[in-house]
Amino acid sequence: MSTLVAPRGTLDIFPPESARWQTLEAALRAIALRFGYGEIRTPMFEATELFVRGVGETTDIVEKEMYTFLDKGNRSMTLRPEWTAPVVRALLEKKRFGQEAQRFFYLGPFFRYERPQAGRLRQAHQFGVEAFGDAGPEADHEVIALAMQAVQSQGLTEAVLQINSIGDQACRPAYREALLAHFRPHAASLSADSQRRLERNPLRLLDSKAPEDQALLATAPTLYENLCSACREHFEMLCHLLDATGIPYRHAPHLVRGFDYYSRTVFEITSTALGAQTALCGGGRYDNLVSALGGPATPAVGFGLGLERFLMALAATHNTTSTARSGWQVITLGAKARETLIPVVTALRQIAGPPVYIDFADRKIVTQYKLGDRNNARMAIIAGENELNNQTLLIRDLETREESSLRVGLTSTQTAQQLLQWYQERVLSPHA
RNA sequence: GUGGCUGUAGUUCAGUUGGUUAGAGCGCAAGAUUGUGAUUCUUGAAGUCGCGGGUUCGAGUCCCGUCAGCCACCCCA
Repeated sequence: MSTLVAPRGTLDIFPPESARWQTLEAALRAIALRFGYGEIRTPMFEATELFVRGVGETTDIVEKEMYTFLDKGNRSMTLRPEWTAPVVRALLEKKRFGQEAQRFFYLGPFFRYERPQAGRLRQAHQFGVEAFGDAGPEADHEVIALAMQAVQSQGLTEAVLQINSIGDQACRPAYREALLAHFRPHAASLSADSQRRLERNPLRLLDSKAPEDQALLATAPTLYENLCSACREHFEMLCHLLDATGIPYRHAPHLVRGFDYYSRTVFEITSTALGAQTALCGGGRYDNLVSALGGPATPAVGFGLGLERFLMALAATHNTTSTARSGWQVITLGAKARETLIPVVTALRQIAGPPVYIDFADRKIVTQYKLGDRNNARMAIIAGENELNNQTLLIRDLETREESSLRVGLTSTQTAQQLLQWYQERVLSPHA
């Protein structure tokens, strides 16, 4: 083993795995565009201050999971651990708040210094969406519909949408007090983790998995019955819209989320295919973030969706679908044939056609056929002494094993055109 | 950050109570077949046994440390 290895919790992605990424990314972009969201790109690192103020000082992310470094100008920088704060910062900087609603999507890596395990990495990739300027539940619904379409369009049928409301500044403080009043007298019997949560972030008690907490949890005051009427109406309207559009969901009364900036709606799309991690997608409303970062009061809602987890869930639910053979394997026998075919290969690659593979190592014919299989090529073009003498090319369909001889033109461009036409007739539209 | 399990060819793994030159399947390469993909047969290449230290006459094997992977907690995408 070399001592030069990828950093802990990072992945190298090779073909054909990278093709699955491209397919997914293309599908996600297409859906976002269809919903009227435009792509935003922001730097991969930002001033540390942005995340401390945006995500919240006492969150796990800020306390222990950030990749923070000092640059040469002694500025504290952080590789983005999430993407909402950077988007808000960019819009703030360009003074793009205060007028019409704005919608963005993003796609790329994010970084968290965590201990890797199934479904958890230090560099992972996220597709996300942010909708600014709409206070009503229609925007919540739109964003959720987008996420659900992404999930369902890829055939992830076992993914489940969970939604909840965590209230706003009007009702959450009172609820927090009620929670404290409920748990404080029994603090000693809570799990060690929950005792810490009690002081730091009492809402987090709600989703504790510790068995010793469950009895107290069952009798705890619920978020829902403590919502103010505005929050409750918002939540009920969202449920109504989801019902009306046929989007299945579960009300998860104990769902809370890790970032400080959420208010009212929070949601997750969960899958059982992710090991101990369950969230494929997580998001919610953050009506106070823009103003907290110094901008005008601007309601907003969005989500982030983990691509590694998405692909993991896909792999777990799909039977490996073999992709159709495509393109040419050019098999040359001898240096002369190779020399003759290279202009043809070049011409084939200049016209927009299927992929063209060729091996230069002068391997024997058997091996070159095997290369064709490995490349998943559909057709083999064979050129040896016979073909050179007759001005022909032998073409073998690697799927049906049919062979045909093709008399070819004088120039490589003509030959390439002939080959492409031949391919189109037989492979792309065989019944035309 | 805490805990458990695991590190031996490209890969999946075997390797006896510590005992000479570390093995196999698959894959890869060459050939059998001077131009046809599966199968078969022959041959071959490929390993600082994760890394460092210790115990020992002797360590892949035992001990310590370290790094990495996997899994769970925590947390989240």
